[in-house]
Amino acid sequence: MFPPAYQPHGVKMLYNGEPVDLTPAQEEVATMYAVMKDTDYATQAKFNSNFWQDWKKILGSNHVIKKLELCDFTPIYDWYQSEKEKKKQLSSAEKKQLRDEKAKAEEKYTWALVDGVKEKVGNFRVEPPGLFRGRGQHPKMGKLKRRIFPENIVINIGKGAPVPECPMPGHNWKEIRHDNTVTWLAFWNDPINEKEFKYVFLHPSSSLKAQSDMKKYEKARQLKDYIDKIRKTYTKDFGSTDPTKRQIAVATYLIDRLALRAGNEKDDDEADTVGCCSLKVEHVKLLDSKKIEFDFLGKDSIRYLNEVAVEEKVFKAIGDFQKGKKSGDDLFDRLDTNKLNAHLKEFMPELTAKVFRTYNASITLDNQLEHTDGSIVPEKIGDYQRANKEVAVLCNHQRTVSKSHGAQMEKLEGKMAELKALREEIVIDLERARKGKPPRKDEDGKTKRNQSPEQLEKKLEQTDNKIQKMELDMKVKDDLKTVALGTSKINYLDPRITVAWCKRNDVPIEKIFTKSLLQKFTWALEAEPTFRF
DNA sequence: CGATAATAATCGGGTTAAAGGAA
DNA sequence: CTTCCTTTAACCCGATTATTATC
Repeated sequence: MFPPAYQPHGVKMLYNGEPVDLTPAQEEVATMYAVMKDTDYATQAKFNSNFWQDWKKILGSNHVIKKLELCDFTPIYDWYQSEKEKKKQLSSAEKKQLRDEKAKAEEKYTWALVDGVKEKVGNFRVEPPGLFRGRGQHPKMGKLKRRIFPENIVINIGKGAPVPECPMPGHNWKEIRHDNTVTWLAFWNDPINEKEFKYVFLHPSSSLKAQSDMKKYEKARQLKDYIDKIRKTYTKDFGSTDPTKRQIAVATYLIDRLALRAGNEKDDDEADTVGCCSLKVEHVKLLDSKKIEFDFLGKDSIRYLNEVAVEEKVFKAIGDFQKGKKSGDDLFDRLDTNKLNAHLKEFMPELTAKVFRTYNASITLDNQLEHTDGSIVPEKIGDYQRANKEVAVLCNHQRTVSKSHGAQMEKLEGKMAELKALREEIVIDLERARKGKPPRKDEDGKTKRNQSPEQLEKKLEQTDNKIQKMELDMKVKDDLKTVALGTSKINYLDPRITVAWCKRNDVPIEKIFTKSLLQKFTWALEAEPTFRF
């Protein structure tokens, strides 16, 4: 339940060139600062104000080190780098031994007895202290994330069950609760935003999580029976004279067609991102010929950039929503997620905006998988990945392009050029062989092997196949460079679709689901080959 | 040429931030 | 509305696998 207690490293930072004594708390904070110095925190102005403010709070009024900003952290930074280097130098056997020892010591924290069943705990470690980064331009970037102590932690455990021993001598848990209406095992206040909480939950493989996961997909499947009515209704209301109704119609349309998130209101101390209901006027641009461009930052400050051809009435409605408003104003000024979800519940019990994402993701996969034309397993896996990609693009699941992507593509281009040059050689050789001319000399001046036209034709075909395959591979690689397939697989795609497809196509399920996904989806593994979402 | 070592690229799963939504 | 809880998300980093270099 705890990160290893702080170990002083005995390295001092310098002030005016002189070593300064530090208390353990100061040393911990100084280390954080030093190790983060060369990250992108350093380039962000917010970092400094947040960090020094926090540190002064920790030191209190009687701290001895003045003008901390002027201290030299280089010795601590160097110490940290050398520690990292030392760790790297360990042999793999030594690394494994360290890993195993750690796992053994933590074993007892990794399980919970739930209704008599031993279940894996998901995140049993308390988040260690550090510097908060946040995603995108976060107002709290660089803030000190203080160490969590037992006094900060509330434990939730069955009445009469033995309370876990507090692993820090001299400390005690904040509170012991017995609440069987919630799923968390422990929580503490988020040190970055004390109004928020961090929880310890069960592992995704636990039956509790599996049950709610299955429920989620069953609810999304239920939407099939209501979607026609919902679509008919919002299409009708695109032109409604009731402005609220009209906004609800267009918002529902966007959530359904573009898989936008609901878009709850956000506080000023959070990153400035939006979803459907919180879209601002400037995020949507009317283009020519009934096309609309969306350009905004969504969850995790991931950019959503999409040019969509929409129905004329939607085009007109969005233009009307923008009329008389300025940049920064809400596009849907009569709407919030509460109202929208309340409206959705009129169609189907428990229907909320996020169900559309699950529904559309899963049904897209199911439909796309109909185009499975590969004949061997690797080709079929390619077909699956293409289907998976459609979903990832729909949901805008992105990843950062790997640093080496450009170099990798160049390398492939080089290989491709070689292959094409080889092909040209073969073509010439083939011409000569057909005319009965003797083989030419290669670049070393040696005479090439004499080959029959048939042999050369075969070689040409093989080379053409190689070129074709490589072209396809390169295209796939480039297409997928910003697309994350994993997120939808874990969160949006009903695993029964995949299981059924594997069974129908004789693809081993292990080729699609990793070990941990198989554990998470055990409830779905018995799906019939005929299962359709 | 094949075997082995070195390096590159990908994979897998843990971590924790940031959403949605019920009460 | 806020508080509390649960799901969803990208990223990090070590392990594994693929590729290339070297013997």
